[in-house]
Amino acid sequence: MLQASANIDTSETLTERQKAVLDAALRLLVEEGDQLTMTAVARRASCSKETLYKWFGDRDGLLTATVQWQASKVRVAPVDREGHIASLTASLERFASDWLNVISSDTSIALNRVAVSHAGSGKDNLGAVVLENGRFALARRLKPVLEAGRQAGLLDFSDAETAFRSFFGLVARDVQIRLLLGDRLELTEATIGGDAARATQQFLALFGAKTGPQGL
Amino acid sequence: MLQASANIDTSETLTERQKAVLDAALRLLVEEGDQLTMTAVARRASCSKETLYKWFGDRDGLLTATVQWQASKVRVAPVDREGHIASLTASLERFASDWLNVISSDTSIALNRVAVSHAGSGKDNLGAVVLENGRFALARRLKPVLEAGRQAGLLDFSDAETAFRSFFGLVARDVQIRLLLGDRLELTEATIGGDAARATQQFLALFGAKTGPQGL
DNA sequence: GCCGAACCGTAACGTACGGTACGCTATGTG
DNA sequence: CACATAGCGTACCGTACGTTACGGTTCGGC
Repeated sequence: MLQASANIDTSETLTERQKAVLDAALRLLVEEGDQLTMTAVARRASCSKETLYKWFGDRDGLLTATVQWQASKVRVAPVDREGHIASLTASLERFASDWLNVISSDTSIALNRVAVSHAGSGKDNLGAVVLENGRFALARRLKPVLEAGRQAGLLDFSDAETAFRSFFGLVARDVQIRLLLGDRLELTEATIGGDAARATQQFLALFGAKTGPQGL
Repeated sequence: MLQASANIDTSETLTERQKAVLDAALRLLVEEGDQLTMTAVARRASCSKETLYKWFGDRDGLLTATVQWQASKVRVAPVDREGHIASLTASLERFASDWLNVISSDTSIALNRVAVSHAGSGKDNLGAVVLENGRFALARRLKPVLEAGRQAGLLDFSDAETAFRSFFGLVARDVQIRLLLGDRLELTEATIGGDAARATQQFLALFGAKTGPQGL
């Protein structure tokens, strides 16, 4: 049986067939939420329940493997580290836009829902996995950009974590919690772009180096 | 049977006994999360299951009534509307502090968890109730303060909703989602005060009227 | 061609829990 | 006192679903 961990890349140890099964489970998770049944997964994946139990141990194991499988699929594009303000602004807007697209996707909503549901009851591995591959992964990707901005004299902050969290708040605002709670909040390509630009300008107004406020 | 609605104040129509039962359900919800059973509620409240069904219809009705009952207990202190910057800053800090205290409370976390869990499956009344009495209620309370600040020439924004959402993001940042996902994030009285002050200063830096930046 | 392993499909088991029925007690009310 | 009503406790029913068991099929290795 496969073991669960918060940050192991399970995509290495999975066979193609297993990946296909997890993809089926993922689709089912998006469609039906947490109340997907082992029977439904087996039927959708055209495999036997016995195989599911042999591979993943129990229902929680299957859920965890599914969440990790989705997490392992999200891979990061490296960002340039040039020192001019245009590049920094573009990078920040890109991050903001990416993040808004992620948290508003059906997959993210479904995964966060099931992770939140399981977070209360003891074995809250799912919440840790989602956080690790969501918010914490974003922080790890963004912090080098912030640091580069500071090195280039474009940004001014004492703690990268604090700066990141403010950026995070300016970008996401109430979007994620409203979506998780079922609020119909349509985010189009246009509004996401606008929100990303607005959040970036606000962030630069707060953390931009004193030598030259960039509008807003 | 009681009817469910997003914004009816049910505290009027509930008997003392019913309130006691809902308090028991609420405590159980905080302790055990969504997997509380009707039997457990009946035992905790020292009432019969039949009474629960007669009063609340079914399990969803009980859950909804419980969430509404908690919502009805949160009542608001009016804020002063004087026009000086000290008063505005104090009000904003107060709101920020209150909000952080709310979203980090066990009760709020439990309620949001169960509402998120139910949001995927059709009858997502709970999510609407939580949003209505949480984030939307906060907006209704805060917007008059923002408008007053604008009238007094202390704030500058075109849309109160947009300004509110930025304030919301600066205050909450990643706190709520991390708590819902089970992250151990200790918020003490001191850190909440500091965060509230920081968020308020950031908000004033972004939306304060041009005539005099207030530090930061 | 034979063997064992892996796996599919499905039937069956056990249990937890939502929902219902019923007997009992207590408290009015004429 | 007779009666009705409200509500407690509990036994019970039906079902959904996690889990297991088992017969049948495919496939690689000898």
